[in-house]
Amino acid sequence: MDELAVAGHRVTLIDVANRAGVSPATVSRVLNNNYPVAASTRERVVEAVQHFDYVLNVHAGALVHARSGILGIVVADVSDPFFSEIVRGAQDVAEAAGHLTMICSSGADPRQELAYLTLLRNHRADAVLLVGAGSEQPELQAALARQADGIARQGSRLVLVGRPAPVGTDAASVVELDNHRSGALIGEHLAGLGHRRIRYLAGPTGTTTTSARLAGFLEGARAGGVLRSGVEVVHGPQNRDTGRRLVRRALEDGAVFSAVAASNDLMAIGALVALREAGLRVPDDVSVVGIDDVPVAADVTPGLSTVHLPLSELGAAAAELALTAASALVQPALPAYLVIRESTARPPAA
Amino acid sequence: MDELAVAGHRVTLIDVANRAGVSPATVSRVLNNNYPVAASTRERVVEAVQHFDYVLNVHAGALVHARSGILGIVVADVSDPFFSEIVRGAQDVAEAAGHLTMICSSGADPRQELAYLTLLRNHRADAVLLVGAGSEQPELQAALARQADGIARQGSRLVLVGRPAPVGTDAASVVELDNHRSGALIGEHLAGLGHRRIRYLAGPTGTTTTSARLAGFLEGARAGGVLRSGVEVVHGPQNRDTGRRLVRRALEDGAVFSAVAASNDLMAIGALVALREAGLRVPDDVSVVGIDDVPVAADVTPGLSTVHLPLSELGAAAAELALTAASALVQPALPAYLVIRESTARPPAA
DNA sequence: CTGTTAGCGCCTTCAA
DNA sequence: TTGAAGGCGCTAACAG
Repeated sequence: MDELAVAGHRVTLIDVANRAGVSPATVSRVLNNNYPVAASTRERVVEAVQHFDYVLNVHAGALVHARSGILGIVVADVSDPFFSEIVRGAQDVAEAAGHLTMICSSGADPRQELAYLTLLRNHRADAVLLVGAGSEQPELQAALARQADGIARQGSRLVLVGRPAPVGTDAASVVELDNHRSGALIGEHLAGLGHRRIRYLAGPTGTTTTSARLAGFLEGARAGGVLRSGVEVVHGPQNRDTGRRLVRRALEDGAVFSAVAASNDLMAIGALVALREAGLRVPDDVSVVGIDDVPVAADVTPGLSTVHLPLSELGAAAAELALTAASALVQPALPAYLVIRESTARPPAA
Repeated sequence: MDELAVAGHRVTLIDVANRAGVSPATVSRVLNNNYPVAASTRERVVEAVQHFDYVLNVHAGALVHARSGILGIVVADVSDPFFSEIVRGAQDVAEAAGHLTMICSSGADPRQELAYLTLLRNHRADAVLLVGAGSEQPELQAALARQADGIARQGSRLVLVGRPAPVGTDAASVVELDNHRSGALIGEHLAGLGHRRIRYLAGPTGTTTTSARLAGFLEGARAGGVLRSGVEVVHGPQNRDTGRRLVRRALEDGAVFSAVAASNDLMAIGALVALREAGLRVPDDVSVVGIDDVPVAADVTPGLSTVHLPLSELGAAAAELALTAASALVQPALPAYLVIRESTARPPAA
């Protein structure tokens, strides 16, 4: 018995080769199917492979090829539908290209984000997607630019998804998301309905997405006749509980507003909850609008008016770019458009 | 100039060692911080590392240690909140343990699932989590058992999350999810309210979760006085659109029922939509209940009555088990309990 | 505290 | 069509 597969011994290519009575090179050729091998030889090899239930060791191969078959994805939070939709789109493409995805959740912390980029570099990811809002702080931008260069030097590729390229490098590709226009769309929408006092629920300060959406909103609102003094901007993490808390507090403080514009759908849903808890009707008493059009937006009651963003397509486009593009590119934003459901209406007659 | 970092040349430990004027071993010790190194030496090494922006190659290390620092996770769909909550819990633990997660979406296809297990074996994942319903087909169960043995033979560990261990192996750990009881809870709840004609929206046939939840439901309902003939069971993929379609069709067919019991929340939400579209009120005309208590369940209107399952805790427990347990274990289910919101009530007086 | 020496498991010329 | 040999980049003894 040539039972090399006994407990303790790790079976390698050599074990398989010995059992099949061929050289390791031949086994490699059969397994990678990249070189002619006589049918009878191949058969013996296959038998031996099955006998040992042998699977190749990617690490050994990666050392030789300097390719790992890994697509790295860095998001703030996998369980946030904004990100999970993007991830889904990216994974479909990655899978089709024979890549496995390594997903990292940074908790929207830029330092954590940088740490994950290094980890992904350690793993020699063939490409890395960095998804969502980025910090506007110059040092952090510079650090990111450095990582981009490092990734490029490794022969790998960085793609920024929904955030602008950091200054100081041309090594990163970008797949844009039209945050400014999204903000403008909801600003115009509310202004057009006649709202003049609006509560804007912004994301964390100092991030690219927060700034772009807010700037767009203010422009859109002003174009529609809303005074700057008619917009009250409050900041916080872009989740449901924050949306709820910010609106509840506004209500407690006796703030007056006929509409809540949230910088994303989760905050808008939180706003819906807070308003309901306060006994206010949407949209009769207060209108609510979000951005993203995550799947739930259609299922809450009243259905949430929002801006549709092509999330899974965005992820797919990014993965495509990451895995195939020859050099750094900027892919313009796919179209964003307003989806009017039941949460917005004219303000109540004062 | 010792510019070894010129385009083309991949910088390695050796380059760093040369620049710092030390041996490769010393650089390794500094980088891994696992051995005493003189402060002055360390300083020179650090300088050289920064100079080259050098990052270790995990693959080389993995070859030596036979450890990769990877936790593999196989789910049906990352963008389904049931899975993404579990993933989040698992990731938190994995990160704390210094592991990166490799996430694979099988689309609920058992063959795809097996293929991913092999891929994860290729990558020498330190542990693998297989999450959610499994096939009941004997061949597939056997194939899974074989993979479990293979994984164990590699010195790695397989943890089944929310599905029973396949027969024919003792190499897999299990973190249970009380699917049977969850079904029973909603069965008893609807029966207790007085419902006698119920539409049960089951998952795909031939999967462990579908069977367990359905069996539990039938038992719970019967215990509460519902005749077997009072329950109509229909099957389909467990997503929102299927829930909507199944209920819409039932309505079109003139089926009579005062309650819809869905085998998960997404289907229940689909049911809510279909009922609303048909002009029926929930819970006045029809009650709706789900299972899982995904975050959205609280945000739809009316709030969805459901069974709370500790999803992120489940993921965390699984990762814990995967990364630390000495041998295969079975961890009993964390408690599941009914959450009564606004979607269930007594049936309308006939 | 630091250097030397073997590999880890596989792929890829180069010869035969 | 197959085998032999060197090396991918790093770490872990073992000396010194």
